[in-house]
Amino acid sequence: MADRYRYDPKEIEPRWQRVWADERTWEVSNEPDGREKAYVLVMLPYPSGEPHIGHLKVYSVGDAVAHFRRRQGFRVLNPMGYDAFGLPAENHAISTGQHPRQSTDEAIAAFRQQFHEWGMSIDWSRELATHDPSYYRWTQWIFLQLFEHGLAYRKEAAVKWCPNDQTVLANEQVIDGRCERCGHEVEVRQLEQWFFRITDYADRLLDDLDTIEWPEHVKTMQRNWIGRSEGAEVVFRCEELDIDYPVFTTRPDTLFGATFFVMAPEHPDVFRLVAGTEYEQAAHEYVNHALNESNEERGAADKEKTGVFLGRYVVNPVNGERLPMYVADYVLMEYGTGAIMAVPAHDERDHEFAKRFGLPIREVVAGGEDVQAQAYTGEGPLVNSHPDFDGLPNREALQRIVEWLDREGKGHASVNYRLRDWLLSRQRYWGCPIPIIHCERCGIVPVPEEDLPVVLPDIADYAPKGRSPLAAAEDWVNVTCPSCGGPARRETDTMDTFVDSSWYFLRYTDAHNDEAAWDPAVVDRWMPVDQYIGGVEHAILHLMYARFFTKALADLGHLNIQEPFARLFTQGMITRSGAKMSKSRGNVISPQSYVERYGADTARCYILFIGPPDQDADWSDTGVEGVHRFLGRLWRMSAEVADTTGDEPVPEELSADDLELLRKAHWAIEKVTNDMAGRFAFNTAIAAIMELTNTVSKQREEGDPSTGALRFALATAASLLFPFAPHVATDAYERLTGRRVWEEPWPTADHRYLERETYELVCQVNGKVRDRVQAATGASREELEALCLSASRVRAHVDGKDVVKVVVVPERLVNVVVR
RNA sequence: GCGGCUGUGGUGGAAUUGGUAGACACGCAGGCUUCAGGUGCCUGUGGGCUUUACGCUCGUGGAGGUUCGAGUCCUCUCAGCCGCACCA
Repeated sequence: MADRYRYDPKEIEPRWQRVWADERTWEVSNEPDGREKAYVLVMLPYPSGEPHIGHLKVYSVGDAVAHFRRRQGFRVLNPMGYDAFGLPAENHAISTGQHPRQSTDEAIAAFRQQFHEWGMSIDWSRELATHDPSYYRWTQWIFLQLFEHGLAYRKEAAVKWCPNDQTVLANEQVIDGRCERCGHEVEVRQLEQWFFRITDYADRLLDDLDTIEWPEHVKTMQRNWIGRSEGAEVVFRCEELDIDYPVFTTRPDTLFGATFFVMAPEHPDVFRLVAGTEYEQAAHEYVNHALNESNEERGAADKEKTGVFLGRYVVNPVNGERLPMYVADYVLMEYGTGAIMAVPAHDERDHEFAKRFGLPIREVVAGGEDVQAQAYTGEGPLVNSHPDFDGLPNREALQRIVEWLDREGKGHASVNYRLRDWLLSRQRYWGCPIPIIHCERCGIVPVPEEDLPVVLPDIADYAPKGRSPLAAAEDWVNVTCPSCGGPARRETDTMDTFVDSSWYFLRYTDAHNDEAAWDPAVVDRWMPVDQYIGGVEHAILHLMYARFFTKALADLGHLNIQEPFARLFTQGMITRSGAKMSKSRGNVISPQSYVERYGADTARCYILFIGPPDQDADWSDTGVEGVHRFLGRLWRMSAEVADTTGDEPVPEELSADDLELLRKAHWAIEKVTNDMAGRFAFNTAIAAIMELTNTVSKQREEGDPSTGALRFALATAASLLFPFAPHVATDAYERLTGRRVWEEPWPTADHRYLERETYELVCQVNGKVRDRVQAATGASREELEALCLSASRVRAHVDGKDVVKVVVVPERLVNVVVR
């Protein structure tokens, strides 16, 4: 056959990409035009090297949603930007001497070009990069807003320090005691750092999860991370030293079962308690040992309990008992008050410790088997406690005991969170400068708003030295105090890159605003993001921080929403031979190699066809070829039909072959629409278009359909395919109809073609399919029953037996129950 | 340990509320086209059994249960993945 009908993505794709770029097809105005808005957002990429296969997947999903919504009549915002600050670019600079800005800008150029080559329908007029002063000027402005309202503060704290990257880390960036970035073991250091007061928002971050449509597992991860525990704070008094020690407990009902008291090794009072006593040396040795132990060693769950007696006692406020005090590393300074009451009968850790140190174990909640042998953590009535509470179910006793503590001034109901404040300062170069000036006289002084941005200066040496490399930029560091005019120094720490990405979705709405971070009226028109799409790896960090920023900015009057992302979709990973792609495994596949070989349409379509997009999927080279063949078949048939037939309409009088084509076409419209609207079932949507294409192919070979019906079926296939493979779909559609498919409304199924006069009635005997017969749509139950019973293969299984029951499901099946 | 997810042919997966298990695709086998390879197209393809009938039977990790009917619901259990984890 002539070359004319060879599917050539290398010709088709650039041709349409040029049209979209020249006509700025995907740009959208901020001015309302009567259409409802839809903000479709894919998490912005971190530009490093070239896009990988995960980028192809996530942007293919986002683009399909954007196209679908546009053609459904929505005004769609689908922007793109780059999360451009961060350690990889800086580490690259340290090893090569190349300025991080240069390597970052090169990566951005590569990303931008590939997104174009993939045919993504992005509104490029709103493109942003977080390392651009016109962007981070407003990151600094937000920092100052939070600072001025007490939500950003500086304090000395025991922080996680990565000795390799020479920087502090957020709690969230420490995985199993190791640096998330480089994997090096993390140390604890006492340093003065900047924090955001995210803990103030713990309850709202928790409660508002109920208001958003997110995958349950992501919500669960956030709930666990916030880690809200309800209980009571109870005060234990050390009478010898006249000090009160409050503890947090979720089980105040077990207060009468407390038999000892434990402090964390980091607790500031440990040394004071033992000072000058015979226990001093042992306590010091123990604490030093515990603090030198790595987090990993200390955190091992199966590790034996250790600790030492401090020679002191505290008084249990509920019964006046004197409890011996210990220091033990199973108590954590960073949770609760750094000290606990120990109830070995009803807490496994305390039980283990008590066994090891021969401490008494007193049952106060009945229901366990033998608390001497094993802690009982279940429910039950109180025993061995106090006549006022004994016999009460422990839940009820808990309430009553807390009320009693409150009346006596010995405690009160309390809530504790696992969530810590967000440590945002980094002693690194390639980040957004913190707009603060330290003045000897005035202390911490914010940079005046009109002086923003504080531009990141160029420096010669990026290597980390335990303080920010920026400190070396003397000209930049030394300034006059904006408050008193005296000598002062700039803050040299930079911000965690998660600060940059915690508000970028707001900037897209008003990306060129030089007067403000955004115009509140414009932001109102677009926010919240209707569909956010990205990887689960951001389930905690980015998604929690962005929610916190949104709430804080709303409280400060800059936003009118409480949640930034109304719906969230998290896509699964693409694996290769069942394993995560990595350079060390050597199983990395480059999306570009497939785009060059098969075209972007094939690569995009395959990645959506491979399986449900929220699940992990294994890349298969032969699978790609299957999709390529399908696209080629659809294009070739469209081109041939367009060239060899006239512009005939679908005829009034339909032949049986025409009817089959129209039915399949309308069935596919219905199927694809439902698969895209209700869930992101792109794989079954594409399968439906394949079925339609196969039907067309079969009709052309074997049937005698009218050219009108043929054109309609093919144009429908192209139209439905457009969100997944925009170039080939556009080209095929234009050949068939002379029109541009993206300007066409999304097709709607004509239900007349979906309803049939007859259908295949499944005939079962005892739940087993025995026959299938044609039944008239709308036939009565009696008719269906008779039809089934008269079927020959049904009779073979029914004759000679008693019919016990007949179940009729109209439009589906009849089940005859025999004995 | 706690929480979440997944388990279906040789492979990826389909089956939206309990109602024909295996759509669609890959792979494989056979055929057509071709000097040949490739491309393209057609046919077949869960296992077993036999009387080869489009017939029976088994079959959705395993074992029970509910139901006329279970991949789908319930109970128990196994395997794998992810998150959190000495959080009081």
